[in-house]
Amino acid sequence: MREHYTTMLQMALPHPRRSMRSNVVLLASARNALTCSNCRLRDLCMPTGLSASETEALDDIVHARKRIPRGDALFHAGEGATMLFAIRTGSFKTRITLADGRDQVTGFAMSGELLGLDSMGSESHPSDAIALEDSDVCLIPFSRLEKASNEIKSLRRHVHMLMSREIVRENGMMLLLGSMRAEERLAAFLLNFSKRMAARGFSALEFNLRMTREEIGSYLGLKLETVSRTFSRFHNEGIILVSQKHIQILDIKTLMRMCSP
Amino acid sequence: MREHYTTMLQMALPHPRRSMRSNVVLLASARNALTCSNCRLRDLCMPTGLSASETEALDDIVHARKRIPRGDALFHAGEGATMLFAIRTGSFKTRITLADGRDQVTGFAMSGELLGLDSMGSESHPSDAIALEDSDVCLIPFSRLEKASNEIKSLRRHVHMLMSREIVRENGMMLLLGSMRAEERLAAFLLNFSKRMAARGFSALEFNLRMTREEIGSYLGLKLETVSRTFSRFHNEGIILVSQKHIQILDIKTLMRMCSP
DNA sequence: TAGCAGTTTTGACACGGATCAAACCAGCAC
DNA sequence: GTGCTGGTTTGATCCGTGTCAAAACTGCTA
Repeated sequence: MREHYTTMLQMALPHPRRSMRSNVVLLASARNALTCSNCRLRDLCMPTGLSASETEALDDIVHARKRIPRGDALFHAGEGATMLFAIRTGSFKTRITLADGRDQVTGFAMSGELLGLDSMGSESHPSDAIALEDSDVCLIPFSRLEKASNEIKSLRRHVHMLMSREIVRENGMMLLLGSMRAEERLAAFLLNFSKRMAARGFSALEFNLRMTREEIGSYLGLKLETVSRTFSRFHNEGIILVSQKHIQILDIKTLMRMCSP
Repeated sequence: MREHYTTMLQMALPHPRRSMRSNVVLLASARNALTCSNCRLRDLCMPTGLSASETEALDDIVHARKRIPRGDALFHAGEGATMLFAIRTGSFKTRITLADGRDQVTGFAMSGELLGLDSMGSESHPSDAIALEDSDVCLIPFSRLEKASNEIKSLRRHVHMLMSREIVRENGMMLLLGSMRAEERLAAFLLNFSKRMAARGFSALEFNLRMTREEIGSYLGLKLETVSRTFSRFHNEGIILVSQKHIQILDIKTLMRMCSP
């Protein structure tokens, strides 16, 4: 499945010149080397319905592309924040850490989604972003974004929309963490994942999780044993098929009933 | 305490003409009737260090003022979103509701803070905002904010900063809800409240809570009985004095130790 | 092929907070 | 004053999830 996806993306990305040492691909001078206008994921992270001249202006906001190997950080908490990141392939977890070492996964981001919204307007990143698999990201410096916003009216609104959506998403997580039981949390998690896979053209009912039980647990405010146990129960009740990281949803109706009984 | 505060604000607000029916005070034509430049709370919600001309431009963003009686909604979830709200006096809770009726308090906002950031760029409000006491708010239409942003570069950045701060705040709440025990949650809540009171010139160690035990519990993912019991334990241990809604912090060190042990 | 590390599953038990219930208290209308 | 209402406190008990422990599985490396 992942192979297919990678291939699909590379069709839209005809091998720009790459610097091996830094893993950063600078913008080739050719117009179509690395631009938003020929990106298949554009509708996920950028505004739709732009005019021709606006689309052209949009093409300047991506400064470079960068490959992040699995397990590496895209950015660390405390580092200076100077840009947004759009995920082209792969996926990330974001994580915050308390002074005493306790940490929590605050989100999982997949292709077409932006990272770094929480650092806009502040000096440094409040969170880490760690690649869950080998991933490619587009680098969007704040300076370029700001410049493009002057020319593309809808871009500024789009950034506002993305930020407010993130606030709304976290509101939903607060509700989940504050008032749902383990079973409901896992059901909500699976449905959310399913929906996002579907939005990317993958099967909504069969997929591979990229994160560990512990990461899922941290995200949902549960211990890894509880995540495992609950998956097993779903499995035994015929709601899903679980085999390690491979998930198949058999009875999505029941999952939906669990979230809003 | 509150009386003093109200008086202080009215000094800066010399009775503009008011429409009794709608509770909305339209901007008087006099330059100093209702502007940001003569507002004592400006540093809390608007950018600092503006030039004279920028300050002048800022004065146009507030369209009107509105009084919300205790218990009334400033806005409801689902209503069209056309503006931000800056709290001049009073305080609010924000709340989201699930399809099945379960709801959760997502935040408490006090004077100088903005409401409606989660609706920017979307069609409608995702949450309700309910006044915890009789409150006054400034209405800031998105259209005016956008116009002013064109003239005041730092205003745009400021809005970004406020939104990203809100994301960071909610990240912190996720951590609290996901990995803190009841005692730690209450300690964090009291310290946060204390800090915000101090930022407004009030005592950091003695204040009145405006919300009920149930609302605190909803916010912190606890039942009201647990909130009450934990307050009582703090009281018996000499950490705070509690009498209904009146709180006095006796041992702030211990509270701080509880949050990051 | 064996061995190792990281991850997942499963079991037994403990404990924190939820639930249910009742008493108490403050504010308000009458 | 009395009674009512919404909010708070406190007690007894129960349940869900955490904790501790061990075994099983997967992929990687020697």
